[in-house]
Amino acid sequence: MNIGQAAKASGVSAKMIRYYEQTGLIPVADRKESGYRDYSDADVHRFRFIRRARDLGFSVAEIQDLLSLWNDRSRQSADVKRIASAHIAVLNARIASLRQMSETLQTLIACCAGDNRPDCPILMDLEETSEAPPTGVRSAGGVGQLKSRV
Amino acid sequence: MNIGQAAKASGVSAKMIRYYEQTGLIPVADRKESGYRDYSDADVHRFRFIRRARDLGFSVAEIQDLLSLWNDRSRQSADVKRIASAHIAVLNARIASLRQMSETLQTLIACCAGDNRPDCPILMDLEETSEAPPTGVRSAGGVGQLKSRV
DNA sequence: CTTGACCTTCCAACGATGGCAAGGGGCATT
DNA sequence: AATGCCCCTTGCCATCGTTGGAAGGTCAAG
Repeated sequence: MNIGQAAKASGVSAKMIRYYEQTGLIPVADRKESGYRDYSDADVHRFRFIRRARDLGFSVAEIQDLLSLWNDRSRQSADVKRIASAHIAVLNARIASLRQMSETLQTLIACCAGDNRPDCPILMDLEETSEAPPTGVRSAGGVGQLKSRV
Repeated sequence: MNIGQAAKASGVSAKMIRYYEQTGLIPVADRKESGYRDYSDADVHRFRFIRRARDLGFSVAEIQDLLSLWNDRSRQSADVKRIASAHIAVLNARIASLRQMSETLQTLIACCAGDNRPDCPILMDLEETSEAPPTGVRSAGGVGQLKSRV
């Protein structure tokens, strides 16, 4: 099977298949005489696994771990569960952060007349006119310091 | 004011201030004789605006629009509201996508014994063994095709 | 044999940020 | 004045996952 067919069958683009091979996520593919990569159904199976994991938001590094567990017949499901649990914590943190943003913004939007006048509470909030404290924490109600990847 | 002081006062790192200047988000700064960038309180005010907008998840491109509205005394608040509303829609879409992932994963985790045996419903789901239809939509209950940036 | 669809490799870009390195300025203490 | 230290300057690289393009080789059908 050529890479294009494997891509269609798995839902992983040919570009990404090559990339995954290059980065070591998947083993180097066999080649036909022409130099074309040659894939089996088992390979496609693995690509589908990868795609599904990516759909669930796992990073490539996590997928690497999941793949090796998948291939390990003597694995312990606790290991899989641990990875998944760690990941869900990250997901939930992102959700919380986005929700915070969304709610703040929603409040501001609700206060904005949205007409032809220039006065706008959204811009006023962004100004955060509090000339006050360079000292410590920002004025209450703010969205807070978001360091995490969102 | 030097860039470091402006950075501390605004919460935008010196790196990012230079980056914003380079990409045209902010005007090129005046320089002192020494070659150091020189910032005013008004500049810091603008940096704080930018940082606040980023905290709310606005992209740099959106911030560009917001900034020009901010500087436009004849602006219409409807324009601001439109940008904010579009952004909140994106935020909510991301949230929905992440929630979908989180819930799916939560279900799988709940089904996983998490012991020393290899059997694991999480891996089984990732396999998505349905050899069935390359035809059209994937089997029901899946997390669906997530094209959007999450 | 030609054409078009596919494959190959390599290189670059995105967005926002951090890090490192080499060289110069500014200021306070010897 | 000289030393030391911190800050500034520019520039390049890395991240992370993915997509795009260019330049060229292969395959199968017409």
